[in-house]
Amino acid sequence: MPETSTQAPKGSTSGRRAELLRVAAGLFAEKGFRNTTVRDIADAAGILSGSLYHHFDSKESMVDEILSTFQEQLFAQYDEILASGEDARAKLERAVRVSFEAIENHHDEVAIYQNDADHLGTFPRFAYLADRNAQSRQVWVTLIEEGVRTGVLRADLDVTLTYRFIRDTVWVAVRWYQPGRGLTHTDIADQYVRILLDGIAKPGG
Amino acid sequence: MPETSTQAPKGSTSGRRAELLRVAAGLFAEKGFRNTTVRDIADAAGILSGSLYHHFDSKESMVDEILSTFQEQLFAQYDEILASGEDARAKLERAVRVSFEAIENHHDEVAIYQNDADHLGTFPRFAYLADRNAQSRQVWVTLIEEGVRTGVLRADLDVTLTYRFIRDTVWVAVRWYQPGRGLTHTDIADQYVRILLDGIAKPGG
DNA sequence: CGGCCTACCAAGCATTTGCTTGGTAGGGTA
DNA sequence: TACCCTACCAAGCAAATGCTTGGTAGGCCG
Repeated sequence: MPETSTQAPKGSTSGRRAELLRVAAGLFAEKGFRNTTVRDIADAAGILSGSLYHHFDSKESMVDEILSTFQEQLFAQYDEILASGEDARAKLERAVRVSFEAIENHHDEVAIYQNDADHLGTFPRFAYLADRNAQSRQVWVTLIEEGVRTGVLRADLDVTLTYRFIRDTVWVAVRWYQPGRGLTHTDIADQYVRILLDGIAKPGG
Repeated sequence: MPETSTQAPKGSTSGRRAELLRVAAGLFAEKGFRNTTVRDIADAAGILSGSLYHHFDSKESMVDEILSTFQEQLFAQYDEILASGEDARAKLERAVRVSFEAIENHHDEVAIYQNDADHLGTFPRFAYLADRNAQSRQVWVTLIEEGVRTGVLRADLDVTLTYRFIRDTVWVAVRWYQPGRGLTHTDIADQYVRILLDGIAKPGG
């Protein structure tokens, strides 16, 4: 039956579709996008690999949907912080906390982004990943510069370098943090903010 | 001619062999181990894929040699630091600097380790990766605990968490640092040590 | 000159991979 | 009852992948 019906509703909860996406996200996060086969996904879902193509038209479509949905939510939160009237230090702290929350609530998506965004970004279809990356840089740099300007951050900071440190050090936690085990994401965010702002050295030590 | 001659000298500079390893390391670092094919390596070296098997008996052998050689050098340096008579703060600083030097001088090896060690570690052949990982943890935890004990570091630090932060934040720089472009690794190490020890907040800000 | 070694080629094999094709079973709806 | 929709199966294809096999060209050494 060629050329007849299109995909299932892209919108949201086709139920089954959403579950297949969750299964795929778990595998992508664990083994990487390219090292996860459509048969892996199908096996985990209890169907045959060909049956996946009733719901999605390619493996790429699956990551695409997973990543773009996640990014939308995340950046909505960043935008909200930027628009708030708080001071730079409070905004920076909130941005850090929002990121750790994302690691808690969207672990797989963050892991996929950290591991595969570079590679996926080379395809036209995923050009938005580079855009989002630039947007994220803009958020952090804006906050750091505001902090320096208003005197809550050191004046001798290399802004770009500081941005990279914060970005990497926050997101890389997805490698070892497992929701529900050990410290909560709020505990970790607390400690991280403390170290980032005041360092690990004993004052006057 | 089955069962006749073995591999080329595993020792060191067979010249050609060493160059093939460098080529392979570059590709592994750039695209990941599993996403680099033996044909990719052969193409980059200007030979046919089958010819690689004159020098190495498998793709795995190549990463194995690349990683184990690198790890040996790195941990020799850590051991030297631990054995030195300096105080905890100086030792911590030196450990950080040694790591950034490794990113400078062994960029590909560090990248491969960061990206593929988890996956490779699941094979018995690469069990030493887990050992080295534990050893590394021991180095950092020892230094941090000594720092807390001797009063140069805050007493309220979560040692394990601090270890993870330092480990991740140092090594993740391999993702964006390119030797010979922008800041030198010493500059970066300087800034990093400063942020790590004293934070980014303006004292009394 | 004869034997051996290093470094490679040419061809191909078995397996894995993403995806396609034609079909079926069950449920809802008119 | 007739029709359609969702969700799947069964079978397989073309390409890519790691690795094997038998062979060749050139250099060195006695």
